[in-house]
Amino acid sequence: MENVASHDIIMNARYLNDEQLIHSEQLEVLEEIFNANVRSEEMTQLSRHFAPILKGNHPNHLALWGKTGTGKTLTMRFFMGILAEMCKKKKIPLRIEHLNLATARPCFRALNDLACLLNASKRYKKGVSLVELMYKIESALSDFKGYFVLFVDEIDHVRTDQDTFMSFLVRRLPQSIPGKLILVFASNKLNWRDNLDPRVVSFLKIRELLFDPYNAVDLQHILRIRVKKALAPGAVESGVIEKIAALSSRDHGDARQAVDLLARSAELAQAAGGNISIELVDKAAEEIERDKYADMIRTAPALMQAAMAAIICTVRNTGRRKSETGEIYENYRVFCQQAQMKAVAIRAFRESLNELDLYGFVRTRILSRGRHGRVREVVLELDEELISKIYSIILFNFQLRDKKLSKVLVNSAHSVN
DNA sequence: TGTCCACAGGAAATACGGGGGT
DNA sequence: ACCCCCGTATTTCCTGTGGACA
Repeated sequence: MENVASHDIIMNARYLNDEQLIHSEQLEVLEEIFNANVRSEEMTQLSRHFAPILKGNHPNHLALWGKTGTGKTLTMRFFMGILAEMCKKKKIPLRIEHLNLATARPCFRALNDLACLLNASKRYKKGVSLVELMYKIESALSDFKGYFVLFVDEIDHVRTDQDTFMSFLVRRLPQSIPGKLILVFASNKLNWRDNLDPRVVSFLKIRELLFDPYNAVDLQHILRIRVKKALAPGAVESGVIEKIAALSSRDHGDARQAVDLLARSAELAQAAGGNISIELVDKAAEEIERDKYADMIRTAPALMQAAMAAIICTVRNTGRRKSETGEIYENYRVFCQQAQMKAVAIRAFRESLNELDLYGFVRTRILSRGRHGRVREVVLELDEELISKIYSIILFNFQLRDKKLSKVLVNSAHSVN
């Protein structure tokens, strides 16, 4: 395999990160993807579904199912672009909005987001009633009489009182605006409809479209396009694309994560001054995994960080990977004292340990020791390097000096014994 | 066989913090 | 400045429990 000059591997880094692409470039990539017959079946279904618009009829609502990164959003956006074009030619009034509920939020936030999207309201944190937001949304749409396609992305992220939100969209909104509303929901939970108010479901005439995770072949298409656009010719050793596609399709079938892996591998290759090899892909996959944990802890609530720090201290003090709620809580109290923050009660602390379990930082299980009571065992299984990294992130967030704190913690551990 | 440990985890009450209206 | 609202975090109070041990 011939080496290219090291600084030449990444020619156009923007094509390795969708967020950096400007709209026209995004479309360009999308077009190539769709030309490669990836998701063409779904595109056909979409155009069939929306065809009635061109004849002046009113299509049903639509639901797109599929895991994250299966292209629900991209396909829909790409299609909406085409649809907008066609309607423009035929002079059919059409308005399209994309409401992306990327992070979990209560009904209130969701409505607020929608209102903001329609320029009907400013962003509130709290304090304004739901009814008021609904009214603002309706009045923003009160003079539009054409087709209104509202693409609600990640609908299952609406948490508290999803029924209120849904019932507003499905039952109230179509009645209260003059335009013809077509709702498009996207969700990555297949059972999303099951825990919905039956009254809403019965009201909801909906057609469903399922997006399967990308298979390895699709991913290879997607990756090749990126490689061609972003990297120097010959920079990718044979088998690398297949490897990335295989890893990704096995783990998640998520195109974005696959491209991320390609990008990370390319960066490693660039730094090492060589080509992208299969070994580098493995290394990159590992790094991505690590960064995921590091980012999660960095942005986690203070309580969770403190709990994580307490677990790490406990493990270090005892030299065992396993520990129990009680001793961790003791260390947590010390940590709080050192960080000059108020410690929460043990009930809340347990809850945050559960959360750490949920996010995969630790594994916990309940252990019965008969007469010696029941305890929740907490096992820390991350590798040493990652633990250190997490620990220093937490200390940094709390503005603590490593030495000072661990000294205090070690002393306290001695005095407890 | 029953006791009883040392917690788990549910439910309800309360505190908190940001924001609007007046 | 004051009061009220709302969603969320935490506290308080509580009942439940697997199995070693007497």
